[in-house]
Amino acid sequence: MDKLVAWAKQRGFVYPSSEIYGGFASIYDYGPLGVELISNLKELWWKNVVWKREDIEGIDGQILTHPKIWEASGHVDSFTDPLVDCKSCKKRYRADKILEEKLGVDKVAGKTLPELSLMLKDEEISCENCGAIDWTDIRSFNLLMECSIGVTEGEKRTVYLRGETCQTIFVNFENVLQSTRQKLPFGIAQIGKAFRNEITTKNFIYRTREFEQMEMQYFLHPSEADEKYEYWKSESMKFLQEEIGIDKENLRFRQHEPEERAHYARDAYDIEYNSPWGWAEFWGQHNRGDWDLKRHSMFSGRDLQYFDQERNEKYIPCVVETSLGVGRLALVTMLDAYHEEEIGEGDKKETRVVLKFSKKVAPIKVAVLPLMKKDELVKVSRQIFDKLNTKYACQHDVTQSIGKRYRRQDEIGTPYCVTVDFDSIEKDQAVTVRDRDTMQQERVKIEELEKWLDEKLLS
RNA sequence: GCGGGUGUCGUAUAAUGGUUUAUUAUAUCAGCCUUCCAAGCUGAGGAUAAGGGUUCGAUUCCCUUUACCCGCUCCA
Repeated sequence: MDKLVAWAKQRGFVYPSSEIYGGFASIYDYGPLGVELISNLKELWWKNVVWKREDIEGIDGQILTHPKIWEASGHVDSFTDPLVDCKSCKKRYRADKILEEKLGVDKVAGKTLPELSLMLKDEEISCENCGAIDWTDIRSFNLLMECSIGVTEGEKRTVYLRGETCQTIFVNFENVLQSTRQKLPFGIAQIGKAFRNEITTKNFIYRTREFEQMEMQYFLHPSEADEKYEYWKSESMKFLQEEIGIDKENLRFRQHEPEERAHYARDAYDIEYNSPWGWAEFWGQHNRGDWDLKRHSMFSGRDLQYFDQERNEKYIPCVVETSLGVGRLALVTMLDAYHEEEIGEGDKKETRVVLKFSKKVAPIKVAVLPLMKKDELVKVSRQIFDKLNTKYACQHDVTQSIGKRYRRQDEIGTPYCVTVDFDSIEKDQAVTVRDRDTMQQERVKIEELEKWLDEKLLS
């Protein structure tokens, strides 16, 4: 993992944010290659989900959102954890959880923080770690990030940066339904940023306070929910293996236990990745039932029922959600692609760092290299570069030995290196194309190069 | 937020309460050389996380802040 962090910074994938001011906790910026990687991942997902299907529409909801949305969604309540510490052994607990264990859910629900504090004392709840009854006051951590809108004091009001993207889908459910002539079942997809005041952040870009989600909410009749839920589960796994190229062995499903499900979920699965710090979830599938639209109906006073012509039935649609973090997908993609290989023999033995990104994911597709820094070679290589870079992200590198430049490209996962040598201009009008994984070379006519690359890269 | 650990060029590192320019490797840049897998030579730029204190003198000792890592907790 440390190797990956160092590599990511050195090669321009991920930088710690605001580094010159001493850094900014758990915020990271994407560098020149990181932004290419991210945009490839997003494009692949979008095409796979929105373009390929008639029954999915895209939207782009905004980050600044009406505070009511978060009351309806349950986040203002359930994203506020009442935390309490044992003064004696310093262990931290969720106050509501330990009270629920003793007293049952009913007695705890709806209580204020001071009431919970009193209950801890009155019921003589002891710390299960050290047995002491010596609690700090209960403090609440609202995970929603606040900001304020308005210039003058009188105008100012608090709004929330959205804590998840899906709520902007739910509040646009009616709009999309009306402007697209979709009928149930159908889905709405979105890629966008969300924000949470996480208590702690962790593992490089794995958990950050600002993060981007790609997700799709599928609206349907309650009777169809289970089937679609299974369908999207298998579609996601297929996407990861076939489009992104993640090793099957490093992926698994894990079903949530009932008690760990979010407040809206009827059933939940995660896709987890076999990371250096253990299995890590990065893609959630939730069967949300009709919770969301029901709540927004309730809080907005708007009737969000759907009239189903075929069934001749009016109902609140159920929602099947598939949702993944862009940063987490990028991290998983980088972890899975990172390889160190021993090459050469005897004294010449050395380690090659190579990122085995799938061709669709690789930030740079082609590197064009003159064999040496000679004007006549550079002239031709630049012509080739100028032609290819209108279609593919390319690099042109003339410095130092050819072997070194191959290694540089290996380290950023470029699938193909095109080398212009003296034969190219004197004899055969052809170039060598070197494959990243096999390091094998193939001679290709310059005029056929683009077609050759198209076949390899677009298939 | 709590507890524990860490912080020296981009990366990996050496050293020291005081001696001129803070070591070395690698990477980067410039030049020379070089006809396909990190070759060589010459040169250049680049660091004691930030602030304060003790001291004649602090990268070194102390304090505060900050960032990262490990746990608690939480999620995509």
